[in-house]
Amino acid sequence: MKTRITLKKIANEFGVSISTVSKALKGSHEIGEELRGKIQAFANYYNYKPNNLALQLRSQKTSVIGVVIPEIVHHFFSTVIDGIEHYANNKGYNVMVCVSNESYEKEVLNFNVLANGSVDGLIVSLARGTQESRKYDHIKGLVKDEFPFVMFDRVVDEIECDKVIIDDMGGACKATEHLIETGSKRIALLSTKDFVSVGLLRKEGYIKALYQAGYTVEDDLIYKIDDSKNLYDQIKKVFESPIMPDAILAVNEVYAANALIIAKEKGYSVPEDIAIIGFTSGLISEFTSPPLTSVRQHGFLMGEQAAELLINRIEQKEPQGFKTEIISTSLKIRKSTKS
Amino acid sequence: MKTRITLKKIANEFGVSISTVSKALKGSHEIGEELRGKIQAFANYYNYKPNNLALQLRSQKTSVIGVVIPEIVHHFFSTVIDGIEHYANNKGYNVMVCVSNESYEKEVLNFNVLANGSVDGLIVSLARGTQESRKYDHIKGLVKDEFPFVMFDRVVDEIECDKVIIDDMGGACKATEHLIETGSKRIALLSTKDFVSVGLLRKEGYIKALYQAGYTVEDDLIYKIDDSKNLYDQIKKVFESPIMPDAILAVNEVYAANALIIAKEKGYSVPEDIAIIGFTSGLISEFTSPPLTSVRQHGFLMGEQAAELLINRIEQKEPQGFKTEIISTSLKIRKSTKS
DNA sequence: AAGAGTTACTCAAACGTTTTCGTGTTAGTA
DNA sequence: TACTAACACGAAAACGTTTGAGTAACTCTT
Repeated sequence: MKTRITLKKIANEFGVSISTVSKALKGSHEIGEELRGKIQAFANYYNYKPNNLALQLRSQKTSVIGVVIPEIVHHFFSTVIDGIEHYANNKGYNVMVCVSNESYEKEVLNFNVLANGSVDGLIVSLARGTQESRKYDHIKGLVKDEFPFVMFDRVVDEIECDKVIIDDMGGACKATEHLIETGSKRIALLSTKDFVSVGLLRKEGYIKALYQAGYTVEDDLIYKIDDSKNLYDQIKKVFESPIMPDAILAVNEVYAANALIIAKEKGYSVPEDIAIIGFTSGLISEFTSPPLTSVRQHGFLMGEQAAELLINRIEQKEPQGFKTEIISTSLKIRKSTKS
Repeated sequence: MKTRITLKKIANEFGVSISTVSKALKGSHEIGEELRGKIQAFANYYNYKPNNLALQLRSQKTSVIGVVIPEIVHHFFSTVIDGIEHYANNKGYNVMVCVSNESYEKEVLNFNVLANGSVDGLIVSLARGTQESRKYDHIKGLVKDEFPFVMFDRVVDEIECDKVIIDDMGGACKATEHLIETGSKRIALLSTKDFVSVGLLRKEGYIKALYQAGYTVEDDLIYKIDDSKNLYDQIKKVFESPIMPDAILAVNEVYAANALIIAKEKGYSVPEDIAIIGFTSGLISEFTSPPLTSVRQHGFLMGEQAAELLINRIEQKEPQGFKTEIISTSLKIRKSTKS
């Protein structure tokens, strides 16, 4: 690659000092009109653009915000990024995305790369590996130094920082209530392992709704799916229990869609024999047959809120207290539940 | 935010020079054992990490690669990013993602931010707005300066650089052939406006297969969908033509899934009355009913290849010629086509 | 004609590193 | 004793930029 043109080279070309060139390019009246014009024309011809690294080093500001997420091929997370991008760009920031791949080690690595001058702040959703191991020192170090830091979706109580969360409990509760209202008596829950914070919260919402309706919570009806194993086989077990459930609440779209497929394979009709609701942020639910009633998560809004919190934190003059924003869900009723 | 500790501060603390501290932290034997140990302990205690911007400015290398894509909430593009991330991380690079939102102006803006020292190279898929306007000066400038630059998927012939493309023509051709082999006589094509390069290529593949089979190409069977308008209404027209087609090839997953929904609404059975194939990289096709036969695009591989080309270009000693890698598709046969 | 003001520049520090070269002190050798 | 080598550290340049302070050479005023 040809080396880019710098102030120094232009200065040499004209036999003037670097500061003269800098000022000339900024249109300063300190520099004579003739020279100023010549320098500008020259710089323009050679397509001069100030080097970002130098600017950032000098100003101690990168105008970049870092995002660390567990996965990127995931409708919810990519929607959140979109929201972050949207808000950040409007405020003059760029976004640097890193993927932890659900691994604690990779997450720590990403932190080290990003939080050493490369970005002005960090927006993070925890890797499964991190939640599982409960090792948060890499985060606590940043928070202690008051590094601008926002967590979203997969957060953890013991870290004090700005947070944005989905109202997982409320969403699951509303969904469960809807199933109860439409006549379901035995509602199965397709959840994740308990260390995934959102899985746990959704389970609590499910339980809350059952309690409020006077239903008993049966552990047999709660299935903890392991994402690293075959989904189909695990979900099939729901349909092999001695007393079949008449409804399923799934904590994500793919679980719900799989449940729907299996139900139909087994000859059950949806929603008559079994109703299904999934949490979702993607498109799958719209195109299944019947389309799935689902708890919508509004990832874009979440991303915007996270970016807003972070940029406020970055640009704050006075220290401010930490906020937790809660994004409420909405229940999109389609055809996989009775009316 | 508390200011991070620097070499200078440590140097002051010990009353030594900055270079001494730098050497001590690197474990140099130039520095006496005792002092070296003390400095290391001190730095460690205050969690010293060298400032990336300073390192990058000095070494003239960022180890970051920039990616500019039209959308991020898009299964194909996020899969490509995943592939880029994967390869780049293995080679010690990080990834900075920017979204052009299909807009030419935003794309140019992203280029200006990224290609001024912030990244060592750029991987780009063109915005629709850019393809439509045919304004490529922002790219040509970079290429002229031999800035490491790779295009993928939405490329353009007149720019000479490394490229990675899907075998769109081959994929569409294979899909069309499959429809012909399974008895379809009137095959409709759901394509995009012609300025989208991949839409055009897929149309050519479709036409090629028809020619080879001795079919005539009927313009009435080619529908150019406008993404900015209502998809459902546009696709419905396919089913309102005087002579109904008996098969549909859609250039993406969402068109195909919509076609399937509409076909069923109109009382046609799939694949008996009408067979459907879509291009895809997402999950929708798996969960429709019947699941959609589709042309798989292998975005992850594409991302890996793009990253490989770029990093080779960045690290090249001798100038090399430009390469174009072609990622072949595979036809995943499901239930929306006859056997 | 001397002081003040303007014009058109240059200097140098600062951001945080790394690294080459230089230098003063001490110890060892002939 | 005088020369050399080893040791332990410092000085300064370099990456590219911005910016406040400094300085010549003018011009104007009275």
